[in-house]
Amino acid sequence: MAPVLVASRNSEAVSEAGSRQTHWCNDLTEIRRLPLVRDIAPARVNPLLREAALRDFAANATVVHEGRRPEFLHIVVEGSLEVFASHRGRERSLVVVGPGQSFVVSAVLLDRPYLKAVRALEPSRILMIPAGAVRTAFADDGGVARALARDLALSYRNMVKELKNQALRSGLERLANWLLAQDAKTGGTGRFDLPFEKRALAARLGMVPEALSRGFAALAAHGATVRGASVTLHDPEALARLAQPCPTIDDHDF
Amino acid sequence: MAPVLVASRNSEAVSEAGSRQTHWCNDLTEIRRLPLVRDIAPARVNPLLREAALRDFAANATVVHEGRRPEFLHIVVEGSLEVFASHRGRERSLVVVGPGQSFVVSAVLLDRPYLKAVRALEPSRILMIPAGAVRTAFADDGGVARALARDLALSYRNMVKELKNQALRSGLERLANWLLAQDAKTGGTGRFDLPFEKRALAARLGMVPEALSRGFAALAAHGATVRGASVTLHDPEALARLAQPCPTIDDHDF
DNA sequence: CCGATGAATTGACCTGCGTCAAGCGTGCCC
DNA sequence: GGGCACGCTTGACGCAGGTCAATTCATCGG
Repeated sequence: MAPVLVASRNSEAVSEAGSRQTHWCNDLTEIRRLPLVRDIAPARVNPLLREAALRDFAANATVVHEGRRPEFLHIVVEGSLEVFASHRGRERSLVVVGPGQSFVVSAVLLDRPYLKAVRALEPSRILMIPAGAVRTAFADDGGVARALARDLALSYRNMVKELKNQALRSGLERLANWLLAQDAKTGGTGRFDLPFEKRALAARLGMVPEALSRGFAALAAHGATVRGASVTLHDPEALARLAQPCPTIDDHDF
Repeated sequence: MAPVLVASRNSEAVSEAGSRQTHWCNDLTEIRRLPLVRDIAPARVNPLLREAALRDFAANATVVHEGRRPEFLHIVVEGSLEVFASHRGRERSLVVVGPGQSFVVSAVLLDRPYLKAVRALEPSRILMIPAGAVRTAFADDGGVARALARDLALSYRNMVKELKNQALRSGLERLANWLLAQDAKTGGTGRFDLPFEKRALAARLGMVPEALSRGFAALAAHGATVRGASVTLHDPEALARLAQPCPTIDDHDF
């Protein structure tokens, strides 16, 4: 029997979060390919998926609130979201999660309040599995426990890398490294377009839009120029000398 | 048959790290009470302990090096150690681990290089379990997988709290919060002695010794004074108004 | 008691980066 | 075309916190 994804009935929570619902999922094959899901035996994952919901969130919608009790395990299917923490007015972006990545796994496993909040950076689709079902499967099945442990370990390392990036590099260095990575991702031609607004890029790099602007200006002396959204790296070596990319920070599967 | 802890034979690694060895363990009961260990069934934990070693490290000795492949899972038995990352001369303390806490679990599980280094802040004793044995037990036994997952989840949350403390508070606020926590830990009398050198406290709070000095000076206006190693909080409310302690940062089992 | 070593303090200075506020540019709608 | 809104840029400024250097304090061996 094929598992069916059902939508959450909690309509006021849904509207509050600015999200729309998807009442079932047409391409379960895509879901099954998600990293956490594909590591769990089909016999185990089907009942979990039967209880899960797929939900769409608008850009800027808050998906989880700091301090609340976990109700769902979240896995990003499409889009990207910002994990951030705030305290006394200040706010800090911790990490950006994209398709295939999960979040709030540790809070769900331990059944303790969220320590951080998550908001959508763009319209995003998220697979949400009820926390209780996850904890039951974790307790009953070694395979689920292993899959969750692996996922936790990866998230942990991701977070450490992001933290090193933020704490050990200047804003200019973070920008330079991001440009190099983006160029590599788009074929290494030395020319590419920014995939989103500069304000969003600034947030992702943990700086204020003004700082990004000055950063781009400063990079002209290091072999990179920007006009509008189009970036040209006319001297990648010079840029790399400034950026000093490093596997223990930048390689996403190291 | 009682398990016996055997010492590592890797003598040059030992001298290099400035550590001394303990060839067997007299009080296995203490070991069995360690958080990670006590969550694993005795039948499973005994073979692991038989392969494990207990090692003493001198203050300032480096226990794990960034970039190296993991050889052991580490659990602190006594002392305290600083987990830190460095890059291009800069260095950043991430978290301080104490008795009962493990470290480098994620690297061991995934068999990937350490992302961070660890050094002893004071003479410390560490239980070291060979990485291969840990991975085997993880793969074979659901209970081990669950215990490791729980441990990972706790470490993750610890790290997030520490990160929020660092990123969202000023040096002065971190100091104020630490003083309040330390006072609570020593009975809430409003008077206590610093348990280690100020330079070590500064490192733990993520600041330079000079900044700590100025911090103490500034706290006189907020109900706290220091003379030598002895601290007096003569107005805890005023200090708390400045510190604004918060469970999602400061409560270690929230 | 003396000198020496290393910790702690204090002051002067600098830098990165956030804030505020004022100019630009481009697209859109009436 | 004339606005106007919004994103981006640029300049002036301030502050937290780091660096460097000089001074004081504390401990300890001779």
